[in-house]
Amino acid sequence: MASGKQARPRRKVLGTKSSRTRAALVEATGRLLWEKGYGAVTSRAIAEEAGVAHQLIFYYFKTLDDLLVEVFREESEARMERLNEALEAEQPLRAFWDIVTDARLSRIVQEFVALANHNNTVRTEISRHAIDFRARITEVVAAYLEAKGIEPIVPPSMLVMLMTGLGRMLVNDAALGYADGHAEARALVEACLQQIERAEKVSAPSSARKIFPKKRTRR
Amino acid sequence: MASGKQARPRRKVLGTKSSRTRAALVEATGRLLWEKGYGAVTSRAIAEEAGVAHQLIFYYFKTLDDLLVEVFREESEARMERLNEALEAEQPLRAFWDIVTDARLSRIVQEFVALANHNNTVRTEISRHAIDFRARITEVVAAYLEAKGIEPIVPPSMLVMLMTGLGRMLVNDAALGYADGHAEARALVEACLQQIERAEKVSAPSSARKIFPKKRTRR
DNA sequence: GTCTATAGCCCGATAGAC
DNA sequence: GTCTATCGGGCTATAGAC
Repeated sequence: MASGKQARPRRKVLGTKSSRTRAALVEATGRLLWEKGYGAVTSRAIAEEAGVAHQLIFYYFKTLDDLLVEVFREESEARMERLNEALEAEQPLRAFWDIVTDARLSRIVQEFVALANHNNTVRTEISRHAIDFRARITEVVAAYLEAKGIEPIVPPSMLVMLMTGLGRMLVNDAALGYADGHAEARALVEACLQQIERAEKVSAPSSARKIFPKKRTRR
Repeated sequence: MASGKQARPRRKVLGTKSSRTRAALVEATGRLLWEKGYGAVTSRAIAEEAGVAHQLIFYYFKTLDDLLVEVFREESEARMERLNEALEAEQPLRAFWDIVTDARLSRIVQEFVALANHNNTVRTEISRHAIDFRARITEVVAAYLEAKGIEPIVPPSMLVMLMTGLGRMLVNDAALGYADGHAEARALVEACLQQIERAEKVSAPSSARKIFPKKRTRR
């Protein structure tokens, strides 16, 4: 890391987006990031993981940072897709919890956050993703609880924050080989989820039985 | 980063712990870590920050990793000291919240966690600190709430986890320039803290008015 | 599209003069 | 204790052959 000059923009024809080699490079970078941390992500290491000459990276990407950003983009797109599937799932809150405690996803996000500390492009990208993700899940959770007729102790946005913070902590702790109190925490979340899932809409002035209305004004 | 061979142990006389230069190196490393992230922490950068020749680092530390570990040790000791002061403070829960949302401390811890992903010595050190810190604060919070006669909705250990997770998230988000809902989150925590602080011990069979008994069996 | 060769830089760490 | 000189090597990125 941190060696060599930062690339000044230089016009060059890059490889096509549909290339299998390009996809292999992106995939190898993600795996490396997940397994070894961003300090281990170098052009040579990535190429070895993908089974090609390291210089080939610069045929497909202007700079290493561009490759990293591409990896983040694909990861966060997948995360968003998973979240949007949760929208249509019966239990979006549980699906959200699964995403937020997914060790692989969280670890990658964590690596990118660390990377962002000294990489503006990555920071911008992460920031955008974080905003989109939180806004989307908050919207879904609010609608879900409203449809269930549940008035939570804290507003939906806070519920999302608490779950995000707790979930991230569980994953981070686990990565450090530390899991005191984790079983209790997970059990408590599980109990809350079940309680919510069992609930039926009580005050039902609306005629629609659809759980997730297409559009709804925010509270 | 990641360059050169990892140092095989080699007997050498190191500089004294009391040296001002040594302290300056530790301090410069912490500052660099906080300002630029661990990717920017190189022997040459540290030395420049401290105003000495970079080779001097290896007079005081066997390896760069040793210096990093020393920085972490001093930072976490300071954190623990602050926590222990909270034990004697009137409002330990608030003091804990202040520590956990301290941007500088959290950022440094975050950098070290990222570092730990590919550095066993650092991981061990962090893990030990995390365990000590959580155990200590949980003990204090439990005693505090019991002295106040408050039965929280969740057990003290969960309260500590939720606050840690939320606090860390607020700090991380802020580092990304993202603060949606932060004001509400902080206000909610503030309201809870005030409610707890205003409470007086209700069921008081004990004769002692002391808020923090020296020893008490855990619930 | 993929390779080899190479430029040019920064790295951690050691040796040894003062 | 602090410095200069230096080793051996890894890094990003480019050039150009095939």
